[in-house]
Amino acid sequence: MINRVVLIGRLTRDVELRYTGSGTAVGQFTLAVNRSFTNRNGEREADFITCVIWRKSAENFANFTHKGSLVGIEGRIQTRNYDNAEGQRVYVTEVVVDNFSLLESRNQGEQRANQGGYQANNNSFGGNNSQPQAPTQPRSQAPQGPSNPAPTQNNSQPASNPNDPFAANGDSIDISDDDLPF
Amino acid sequence: MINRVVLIGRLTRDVELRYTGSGTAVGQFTLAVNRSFTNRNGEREADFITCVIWRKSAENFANFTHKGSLVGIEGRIQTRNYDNAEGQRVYVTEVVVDNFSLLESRNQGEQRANQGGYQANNNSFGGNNSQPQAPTQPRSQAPQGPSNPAPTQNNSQPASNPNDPFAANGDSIDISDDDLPF
Amino acid sequence: MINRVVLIGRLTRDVELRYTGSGTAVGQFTLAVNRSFTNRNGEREADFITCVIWRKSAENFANFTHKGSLVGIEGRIQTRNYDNAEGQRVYVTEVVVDNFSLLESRNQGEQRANQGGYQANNNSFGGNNSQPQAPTQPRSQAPQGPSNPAPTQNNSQPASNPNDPFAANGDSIDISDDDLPF
Amino acid sequence: MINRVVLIGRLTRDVELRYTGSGTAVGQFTLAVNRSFTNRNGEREADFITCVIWRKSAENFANFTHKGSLVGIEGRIQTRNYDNAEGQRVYVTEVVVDNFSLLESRNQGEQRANQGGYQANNNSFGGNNSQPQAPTQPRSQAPQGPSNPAPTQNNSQPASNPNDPFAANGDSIDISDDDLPF
DNA sequence: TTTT
DNA sequence: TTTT
Repeated sequence: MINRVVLIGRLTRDVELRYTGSGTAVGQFTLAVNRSFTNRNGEREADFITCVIWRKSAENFANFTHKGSLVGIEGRIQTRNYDNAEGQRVYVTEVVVDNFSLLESRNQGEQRANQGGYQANNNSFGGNNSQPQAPTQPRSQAPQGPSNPAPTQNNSQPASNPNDPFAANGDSIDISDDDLPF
Repeated sequence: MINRVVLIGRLTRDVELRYTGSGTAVGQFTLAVNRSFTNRNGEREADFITCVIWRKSAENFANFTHKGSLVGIEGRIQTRNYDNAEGQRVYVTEVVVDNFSLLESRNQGEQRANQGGYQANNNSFGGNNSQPQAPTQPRSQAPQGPSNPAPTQNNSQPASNPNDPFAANGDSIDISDDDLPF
Repeated sequence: MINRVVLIGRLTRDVELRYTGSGTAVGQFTLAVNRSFTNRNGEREADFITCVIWRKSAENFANFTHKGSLVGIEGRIQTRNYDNAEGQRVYVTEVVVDNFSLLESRNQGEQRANQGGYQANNNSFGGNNSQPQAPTQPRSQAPQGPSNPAPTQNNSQPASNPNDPFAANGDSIDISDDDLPF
Repeated sequence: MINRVVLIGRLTRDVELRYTGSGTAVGQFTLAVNRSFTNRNGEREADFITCVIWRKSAENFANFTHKGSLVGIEGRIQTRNYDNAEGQRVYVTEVVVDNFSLLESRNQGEQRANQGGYQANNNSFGGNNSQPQAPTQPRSQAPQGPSNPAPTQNNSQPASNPNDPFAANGDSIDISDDDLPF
């Protein structure tokens, strides 16, 4: 059966990159996708779409994007659920990314940063799961391969849920391999 | 910005068709989309994707599908939120459908029903927002136009949420026109 | 960069399955995709879209479809060109398929055949490049693996072009590996 | 039936904007879409995909893009044919665009022009058939409405075909309304 | 040079 | 709980 999504949008934050217990990289981010129409007040709203990306792709994507980056992504819609700490079932709908395209050159990102904003450090390349083009100066150095599952510490999220692989607790990380896309 | 989804799957139930206060038809349904791969136990899982369809399209879609119907749909991912009765913010991710294609002929649906199943009464046509092909014998007669906003009663859902336009309460209906796709 | 196509349509003929010099399977077929609108004469026209599929996927697809089969496919648009026998450059636009979904069960295909038609022998399964579901009774037995590159003879096409990998000449087959999708 | 295409790429030339006999605007352009993989020589190739856009969208798109512009488009694959001057049937496969998104701000386009290249004058907005955002300074002034069907003269193409609506002959224009998307 |  |  067919399940295909294509989005163009901007990252609402830097990618959150983590590692499963067995060392598989997994990135999580939200894409703000502006609607092509305005509401009754003449405002252009956006959809905020949660995305997940796995393995080498996750590391590439995290290294060459940051908050505000304009990207194109391809993937599939995934639904899953888990029981939270209060014993309630939580339903999640997200996009599992299997191809992406960075739509701003390094220069453009930096220029935006200088004009407006925040620190920019991206690079323009079309990437997919296996063959990114030669990047220059990644944002941060990720662990080399799955053999060194050093979880990214992330304390910027408020509370945390030990059952949600993406509820950052800034503590021990526990992403089950059951969440792997295959 | 681009936001495009294409799905092929089966309805988990009959479409829930309602009307906004101003008489606009709105249908809600869940599509079960089988994954193209199996999990570590060799089982083929499915994603259960909530979809929304509006206006004449909603009525056409509701009239010519039923639980189990195989359909192709096109749309966009929408995110929205509302505060529930307990004062908690609830986040919703769903697909707003703007084109669909019925993938089973009437005969096939009936045949499935006779062999297995449930009452079948669909028809094969490719539809989109404006030009369905001549159907024969709709499943039920929808109100003619937006002038008669008779809500479909539906008590089959467990609890209900007065603030979620799609939390069926089988009582008074209150879908705001703010949920209209434009 | 993003290049994504999703189609639902019917095969205008059986898949033409061949093998490159190095034994890679390649299938070619045309999908008739009915438009969702009618022309000024009230007729529903179709687009006839040339598709290519490679390797094990090609063999699976060929074995479980036939003329008239309803399928969903995913892929990318590819353009290429070659010089024909008359020394003219020929431009080709086609869809390279990387995932497909069969939308008719075996029963349905046979039923169509009995009612109308032609010999039916398909099977319902969702397939993609690597993991087709257990099929029953393929249409024909393909060579086992790339080690035995027995080309499918096909004399049903009129003329032939030694430079077009898909201009069937019913003679020696000469598909260059340059046409491989990677 | 479903027929959906999403592309991100760059215009190989400025859009060719013309008008049918009845004054409907129609734009034609080719999108260069880089592949996400390299060939056996390590080179990244591109697909060159012919696109068509109609009506107000065509005028908006033509006014705010130019050779080299990075754009995202959505549409459907269309096939058609015509008989050329030599009496041969010519088959055309192209994408009919129904939504687009400009992926470079005006600044970026101008910066590219200053650094490398060509005159830049675009603007960043997401457009679709009906609601472009306020643009500033279009590239050229298109005729106001369908009442003044002044064809764009374009002699940059080599030969020409009086039967192909898109074979620019720089002479009299003759695009049939039969080519309208509905 | 086409499918249902 | 958000991007430009």
